[in-house]
Amino acid sequence: MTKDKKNKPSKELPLGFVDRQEKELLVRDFIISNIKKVMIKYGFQYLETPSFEYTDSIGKFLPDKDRPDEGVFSFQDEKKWLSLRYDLTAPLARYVAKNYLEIPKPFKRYQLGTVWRNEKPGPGRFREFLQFDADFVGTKSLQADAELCVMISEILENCGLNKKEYIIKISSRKITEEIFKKIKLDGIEQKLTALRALDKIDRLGWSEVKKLLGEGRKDKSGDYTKGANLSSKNIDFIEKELKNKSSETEDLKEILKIFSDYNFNNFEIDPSVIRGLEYYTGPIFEVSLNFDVKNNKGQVIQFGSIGGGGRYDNLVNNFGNYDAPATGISIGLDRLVYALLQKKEFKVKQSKPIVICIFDKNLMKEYISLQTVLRSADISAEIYPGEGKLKKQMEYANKIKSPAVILYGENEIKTGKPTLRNLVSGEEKSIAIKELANEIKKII
RNA sequence: GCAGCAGUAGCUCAGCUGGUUAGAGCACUAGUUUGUGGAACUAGGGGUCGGUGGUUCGAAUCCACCCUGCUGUACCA
Repeated sequence: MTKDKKNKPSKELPLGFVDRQEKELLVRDFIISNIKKVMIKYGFQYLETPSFEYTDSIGKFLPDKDRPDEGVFSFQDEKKWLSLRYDLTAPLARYVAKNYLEIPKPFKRYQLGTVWRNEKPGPGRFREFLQFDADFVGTKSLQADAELCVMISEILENCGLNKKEYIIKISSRKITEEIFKKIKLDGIEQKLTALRALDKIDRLGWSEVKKLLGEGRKDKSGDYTKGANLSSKNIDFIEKELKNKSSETEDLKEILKIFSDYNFNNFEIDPSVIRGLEYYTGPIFEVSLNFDVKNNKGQVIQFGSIGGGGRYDNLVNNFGNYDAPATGISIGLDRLVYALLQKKEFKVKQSKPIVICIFDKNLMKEYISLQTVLRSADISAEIYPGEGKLKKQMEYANKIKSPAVILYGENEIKTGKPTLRNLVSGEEKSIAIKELANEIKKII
């Protein structure tokens, strides 16, 4: 060991990247298995696209800088820029444009994949995370939009959430468009600022949002955000419109009708749902949780939504001549995992190995045969994978939360019956080898 | 990016009106028990007190800058 710390590699991780441990991975696997079941039931195709895409495929809008690093991780390869994908929707649009003639129309596909964002991380929010995405491409039918909401709801309930713990919020871009038209708001920058402000109603409340629609707002830390500079008359008008006439647009009316045909009611119309700014063209939805989420210091934090989506009728068209209206939804799996782990009653069963202790290396053949007996019976089992005294072996078994150890030493050899020690109760039993598997199944 | 707060052992933190070899609990290692874990006791390892520079006879402690983290905010195509 060298004492020179300065010349050692760093054991720290890059900002926003994390090691994920078994506890959360098991929850994630559980969610994924539910997703797959539901996707098959709903008739979606499974697709995988690569992590990297050409930068111009994933963003038509990258600022023309030397290096396209606004929000994405990129590098230059033989003069072409490559980027790690930041979502699964843009790659889908690219895939559809590339394979348009072969795929069924409409095309229903789902995808699970890691995405990367070069943004500020937060609790349950990383720069590398797993996303689930399901889309209908090539249909204008709002049946598709409605079914996505029903489907997400089924997935969440299979994951153990009840109707009070989550809600699908829906809205339509058309609501705000109509309002803006009425107050003759047409400056693009001003529109965007106003949309961003409205997006924050559920978090900040109307009084703060009105400041953002007007001159600006100072937040808790004393930081100041410039507003959209609308007149107070227009601000009041927007508030009135959004509060009263929220479900007036035709597309939302139709979706509501379909929801009722499905007997689906765990949704609410919420015009403050804005979601991103560029490509959505119609109905938009957001999945939000109704219980408090805390950070590791126990403070309740602004968790935000765990996913959402909407209709984007022009995205595929960006790649060429094919016109493929589409709608889709995605879920941030790691955020869902983070939230589910906070529910006390939530537990995923995991089986830890029975540890076969080593008394004498010359008996290894016996230990291997015991191990084979258990493994053949589909019981997780291992011979203690190290060296050392029995005490050390017991400590190991305890540490990995093994349900039991098997002791097979001098005393047991004489009778041919191993001792099974239950590590939860501390109870020990002498058991014939052919009974061992059955006996263990009783305690795991 | 902007703002506020914070960085002392693997973890949680004490020490901070500047002053001998920097502490505690938990964790870790070894032993009390060379065939028995989760309890107890004993002993031990582990820190250039986030970094760099400054003030001073003397800095974990005071000052400046930088880095990192947390929270809020912005952005999230």
